[in-house]
Amino acid sequence: MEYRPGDIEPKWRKWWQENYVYQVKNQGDKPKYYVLDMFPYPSGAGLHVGHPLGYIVSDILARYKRLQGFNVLHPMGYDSFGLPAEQYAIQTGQHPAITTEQNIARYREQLENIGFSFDWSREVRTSDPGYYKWTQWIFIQLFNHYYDLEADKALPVSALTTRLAKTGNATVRAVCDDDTPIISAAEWNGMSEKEQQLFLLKYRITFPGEEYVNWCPALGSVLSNDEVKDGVSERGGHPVERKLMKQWVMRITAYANRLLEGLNTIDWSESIKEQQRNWIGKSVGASVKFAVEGYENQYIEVFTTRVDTIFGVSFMVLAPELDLVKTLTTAEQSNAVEGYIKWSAGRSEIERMADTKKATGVFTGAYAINPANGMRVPIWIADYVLASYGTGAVMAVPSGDQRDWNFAKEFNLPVTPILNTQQGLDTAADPTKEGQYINSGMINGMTYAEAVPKLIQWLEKEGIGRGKTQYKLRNAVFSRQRYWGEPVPARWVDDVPYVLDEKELPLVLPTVDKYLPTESGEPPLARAAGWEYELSTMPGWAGSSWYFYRYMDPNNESVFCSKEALDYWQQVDFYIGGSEHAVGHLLYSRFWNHFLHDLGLVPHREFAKRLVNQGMIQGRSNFVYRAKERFFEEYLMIKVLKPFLEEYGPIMIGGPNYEEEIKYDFAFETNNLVIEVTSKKQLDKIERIHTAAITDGKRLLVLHTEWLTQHINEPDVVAGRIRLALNNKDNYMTTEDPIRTEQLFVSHSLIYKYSPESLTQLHVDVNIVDNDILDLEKARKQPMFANANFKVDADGKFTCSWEVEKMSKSKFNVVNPDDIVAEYGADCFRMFEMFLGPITDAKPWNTKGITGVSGFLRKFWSMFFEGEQFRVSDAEPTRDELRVLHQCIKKVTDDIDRISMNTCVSHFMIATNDLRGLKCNKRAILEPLVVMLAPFGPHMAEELWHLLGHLNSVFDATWPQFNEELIKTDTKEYPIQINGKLRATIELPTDISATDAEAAALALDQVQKWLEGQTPKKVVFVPGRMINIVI
RNA sequence: GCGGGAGUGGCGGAAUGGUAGACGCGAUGGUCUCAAACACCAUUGACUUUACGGUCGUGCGAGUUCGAGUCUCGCUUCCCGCACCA
Repeated sequence: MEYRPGDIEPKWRKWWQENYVYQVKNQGDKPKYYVLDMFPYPSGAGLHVGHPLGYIVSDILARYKRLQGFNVLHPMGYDSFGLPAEQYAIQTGQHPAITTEQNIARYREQLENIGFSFDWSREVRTSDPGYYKWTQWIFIQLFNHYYDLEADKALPVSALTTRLAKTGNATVRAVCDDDTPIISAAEWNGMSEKEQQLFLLKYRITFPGEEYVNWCPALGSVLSNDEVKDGVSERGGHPVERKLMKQWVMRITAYANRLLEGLNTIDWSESIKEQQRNWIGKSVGASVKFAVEGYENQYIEVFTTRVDTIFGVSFMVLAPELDLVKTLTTAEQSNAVEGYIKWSAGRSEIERMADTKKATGVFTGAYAINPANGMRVPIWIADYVLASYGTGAVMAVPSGDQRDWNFAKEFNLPVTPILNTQQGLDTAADPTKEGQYINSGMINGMTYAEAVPKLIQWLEKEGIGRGKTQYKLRNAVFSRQRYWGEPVPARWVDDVPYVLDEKELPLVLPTVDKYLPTESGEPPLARAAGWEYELSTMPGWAGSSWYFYRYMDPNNESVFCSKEALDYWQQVDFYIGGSEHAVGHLLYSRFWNHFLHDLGLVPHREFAKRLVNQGMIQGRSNFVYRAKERFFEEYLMIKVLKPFLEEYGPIMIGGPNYEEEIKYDFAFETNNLVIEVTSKKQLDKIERIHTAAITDGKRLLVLHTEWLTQHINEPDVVAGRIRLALNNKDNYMTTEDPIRTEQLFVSHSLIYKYSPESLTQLHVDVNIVDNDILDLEKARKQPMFANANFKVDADGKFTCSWEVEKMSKSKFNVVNPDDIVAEYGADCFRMFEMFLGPITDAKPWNTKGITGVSGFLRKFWSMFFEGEQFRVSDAEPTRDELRVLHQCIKKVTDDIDRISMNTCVSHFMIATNDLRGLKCNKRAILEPLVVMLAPFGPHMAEELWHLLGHLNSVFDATWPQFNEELIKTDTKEYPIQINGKLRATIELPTDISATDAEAAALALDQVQKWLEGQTPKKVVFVPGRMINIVI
């Protein structure tokens, strides 16, 4: 019987749903396994073929684990707050909830179509008040906790206030703002309620703070660091400015070290871990105070990772934004300094990053004293020093640091060598740590390893410095000046923020008349009548930072996730998604998770044990070429007029370079004829040429490009028209057939004949292109090709060129999985995506090989049929048949475990080819294969499983057990190598002894030929592998 | 500049240090068909040879080993990430 996925697949999807096949309980005697996909944002564009790649992998794994006897949690939901829906709302006035709902419906439909085993009863949406109630609840917990460095975890703020009341904060070791003063108990107790609350904000894990933020005017919102790429917004590519704003901030820096250390405990892809390490940016070094000449208590504190180079300091550099700059600048320098500050503030991030080579800066007029050697060094300002990193000041060591070296050269500052191994200081800095110190006082003659501890010890003893660890990671801005996000559950009383009581949650997003900021520039929530709460909303990452717990217990109204559910599911066993979330979602989720773990609310410090990144599926764009007027001229010359040369004599050719001298496109001496090629719409031009022809006494033929387009595949017709003109006496002729075409497209296979300027390259919808050949029938239905004609090649084909680009609507290269499913079936689509290659690799979408997978499925199916009859034999399988089966069990089981899905598909193909060769239709062989195929092609497997007589789902079957004995053979074809090169093969018993094997190998003619009578130096025999004879 | 990953036929890609190129696509020849599509069979790394066979071959160059796509060192190209981070 023919395999018809179109009939089988919808049937089983319905059956699975009606029988709740994928519903999972939070209990059971089976071991648990949690497979999670990254939360999709339901965009209006729907899914393209790249999105399901990871979902297919997780679906295969989920089904496989289930067949292996696990209770598998495999949920799906939506990260449904976000910018695009709001942008759309601004344009159309439609509430984002409505468009989001529509987009979700579309996503769901597309996901269903691929046959995933999601437990939809657990679906969650971040924009649902029942969900964001708990996002808000977590926010309140963050507000109510501070990070205690002694406990090395978050503790309640109430514990802090108790301590403050008793002993002040001198003994409190906690993460807090840099400017937190030391206060006594008396001072604390003497504070007003407002003063106390403001003081506590310096400790809370989330707090409103004045921060330099990435302000994006085009989006009307701030962006977090991970949302900014190369100085522009990641979404939309709008310019971003640095701006000081009052914002809710998450004190993620408190967790910097734990987030870093935690990476060593999880099985995540190396690239993600590396990106996170990079983002956290831990530097171990020292902090050193430099006194300022002429000031009593003014110090410049710097952070350095090379404290050993302190004797090489020849100047200091401050970031221009620092307040200290104004204090230090001398009267003579104040104009220059102010000018520089103004200039550098006006520079955009992009400009700053663009010229990192050229050093700019200004001397402040002030001097600092190097504490190590008492030397007086000038203090400069320069924008190569960042205000946001460390203290915003550096000790410049031009001999060891290239940036300092560049600066020193630009401004003629001294370069002092400090190690006897430093070389080439005339041309560049040498950051070596080798050799012994010179010009370095107390550390002269020491090595790096000796000098660093010695210096730190000395600095600490003198009270001018200490060993310090610095992180690049900044606190995360949590406010967005937007509408479509979670309201922040806080209200302001007399400029002091108070979070809501748990009983007041959820704080539901109010309705507003417009989704734009108010005239006074306040966020959209200011438009809501009677809104007395915080006006900004939470960022996209709020809801997605804890969603994996909500799936465990999606409908709980009294707690974000019950303890029972958490105890049962624990953490995510397998997490898959794109690497674009490497430092956004994946770092913030880990942060929240560490916090929730500190509060004893979740069982593990890390929420996901294993993480795999799927590679991006890129688009394969197709291009067509549209003819310009120049094309028609070249075409006439090449295809039509050349053959006329002999018959009618010389032809003059016009061209863009000669337009002044030659008025006409072509001119014949014969009969005084000139030819002009132009669109019939160019009335002025035709008139001008006509007048010129009359003046010159020439006869004129005007060939309309529209007419040429119509006859482009019939050069004879065009030639006939020209011949007619050459042979008659009319003074003015035009092509005046009824014209149905306007534009001409030229097959890519032909364009090499024409100049590049004669054609325009345009994207064409890849869905009407097959193997780079344009389907002309489908094309004519598209607006782009209405009234168009196509110049086809000799085979009558119209070919397109192609390029690999990102898959996107604007490039017309989006392939909808629905189309592939409609043509080949969901099972084929799933297996084909897996067959493309290792899932971690990026690759362009190309359906070239899909027929191979499709053919495999049909072959697999046909093993169960004889003509129209389902026919499976109950006979005992042969050893050969069993060997094929068990070989396949072994390979597929191993390969799923290492997430090598492409080779799994190959193994199914091999088994199918082998079994068809053996004409096997035995139940004992085919039934286990059906079970193994089920995770990959669930619909076909379910159909065959039922045809095999089962009434339950194939997913309640058991994964077949591999039996080593059954793949053993009696003999083995051994390769015989001479000096490591294959020279012969020999069939030998599997259990042969080394001596016998060697003897048999040496006896071979081919071996004797190579030996030429010599005795081999050595014979290597690897049982079951090979024999190597060394001569 | 720093960090991570990768270079294998015409293409996608396989290969616990042990027969390189599995599987699939494409291509060529054939069977079936009025024909096409589908299906099926055979061949398919390069060079060489009538043939048996031989030589070369996993980016380049060395090394370790009986044996290297795989391990080590150096170079090179490409992709990704980070980047005045002191």
